[in-house]
Amino acid sequence: MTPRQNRHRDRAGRGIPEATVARLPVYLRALTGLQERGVATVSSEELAAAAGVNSAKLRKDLSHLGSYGTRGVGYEVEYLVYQISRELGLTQDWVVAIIGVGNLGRALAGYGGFASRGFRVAGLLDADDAIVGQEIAGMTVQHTDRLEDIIATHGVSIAVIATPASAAQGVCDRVVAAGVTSVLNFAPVVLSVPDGVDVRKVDLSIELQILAFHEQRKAGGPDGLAPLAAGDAPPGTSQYVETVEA
Amino acid sequence: MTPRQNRHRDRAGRGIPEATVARLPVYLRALTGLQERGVATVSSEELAAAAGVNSAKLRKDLSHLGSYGTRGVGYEVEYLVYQISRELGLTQDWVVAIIGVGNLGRALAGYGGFASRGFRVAGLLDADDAIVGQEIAGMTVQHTDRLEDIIATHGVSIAVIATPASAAQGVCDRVVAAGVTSVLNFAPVVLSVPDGVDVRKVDLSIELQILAFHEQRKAGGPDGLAPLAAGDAPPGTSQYVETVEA
DNA sequence: GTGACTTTGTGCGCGTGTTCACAAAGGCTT
DNA sequence: AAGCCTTTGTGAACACGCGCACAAAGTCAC
Repeated sequence: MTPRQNRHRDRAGRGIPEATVARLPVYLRALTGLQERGVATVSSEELAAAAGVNSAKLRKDLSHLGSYGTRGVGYEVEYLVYQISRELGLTQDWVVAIIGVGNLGRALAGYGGFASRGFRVAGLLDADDAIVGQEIAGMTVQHTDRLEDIIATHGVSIAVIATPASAAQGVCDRVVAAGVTSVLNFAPVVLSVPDGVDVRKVDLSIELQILAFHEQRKAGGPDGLAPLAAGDAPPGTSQYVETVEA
Repeated sequence: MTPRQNRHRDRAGRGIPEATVARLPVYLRALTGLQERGVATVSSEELAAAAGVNSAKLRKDLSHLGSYGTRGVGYEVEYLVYQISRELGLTQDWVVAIIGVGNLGRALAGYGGFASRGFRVAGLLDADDAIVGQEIAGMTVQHTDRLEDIIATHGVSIAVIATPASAAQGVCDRVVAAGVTSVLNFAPVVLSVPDGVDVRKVDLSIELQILAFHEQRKAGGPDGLAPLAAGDAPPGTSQYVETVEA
């Protein structure tokens, strides 16, 4: 029974690899940059350089969308912008709600990258009465009591969670129950959601920790400079231990 | 010549896969949560659930750090916290400078996740005279003129770039020239850096676009509901085209 | 001390993603 | 119109990561 566990998503869908999807927005940004500079056509080599990827990878990525290049010439910038936008679903508007208007929520509310790509912020919500009613980026902060109301009224399909970690799962449950099927989570917790709901996570602290790892590696590794062997300090012998018997 | 192009990084290093490194901070957070609740030992199954991963993957990840579990029992929480912290380089302090004190920079300056993991913010810098001198999160914003000075004086090794896109590459060049070897970039541009410098990128807009793609897929795909065939609209026939000859 | 039980650590097969290298295809020159 | 040159699109090899499934290893009960 259950020969394979591929029930979590259609997986094959129409067949664009996840890794490719993650790069399409990068290509799109590079292309709009070229567009603004008046460039009409671009080769895979040039575009790949602008996007910071290998040119063969770029071509294979684009080939998943169809054959939109001209051999010997390259890709027409405007055409490619349209095709990628369409594939990503940016030719239609997406309605977003931002929950949690702390420092981060405020930054998100004022972020220009949302509106410019077809994302419309339908509401800023917070549970703190001291914040509710404030005017942020041209919008009035509303109380989270109205969450379900706002989601239904504006047809919100994407929720951005910028609450403290302790509130995130509760908010997530509510937005999912209200019909939201995509969540962008900035709270430092692992959200659990039912099948069919997509969650993406952005975690500032994790990125820094990854950098710290590589930084340490460059400096000689955790054992490189310190006179400790790998696998040093068995339990009960070092200063960090408190609850272990001696 | 150049039989393989693996000069960009030591790659093998001491051999912890990149995917594992990216998950260690997640495990660490789950572990400190358990620690605060007074849990002394945890099985791979429990910890994996808390971190949102497969238990076999968790065990394999931890096995790269060494054999720190006890069969039949599990892992000692406190010991594991220490080992992961050490591997990630969090047992030492990292000095960070935040460049760009707009909405996002402000949010970062006030973000608790930095200080709690051994990241010390040595300076907030901005090029705007209207912002320089302001007090943010207990620190006085300084002018970017002093960038090199501050990096040298405080021994900054990680730069966080939260400037507008147009300023990011310039700032990046300066911090790298001043000796910084790790950069966390929030600006929506592809930074180019010399070999030996690590760049990690956080892009809010890209995450949203990826969500939009999946959301559209759930709703029937770009061609699912619309009556367009895949490969529709050859050049010169649709309304978006302006520069193509008819 | 012995046996049953629990949980780790890992060998192995599979799928995904990346890169090289080249044939196919189109434009441009003469 | 023919051949050269540029660039795409892709086949094939390779590298990487994931997850199953199981043997090894340790604990706990009696």
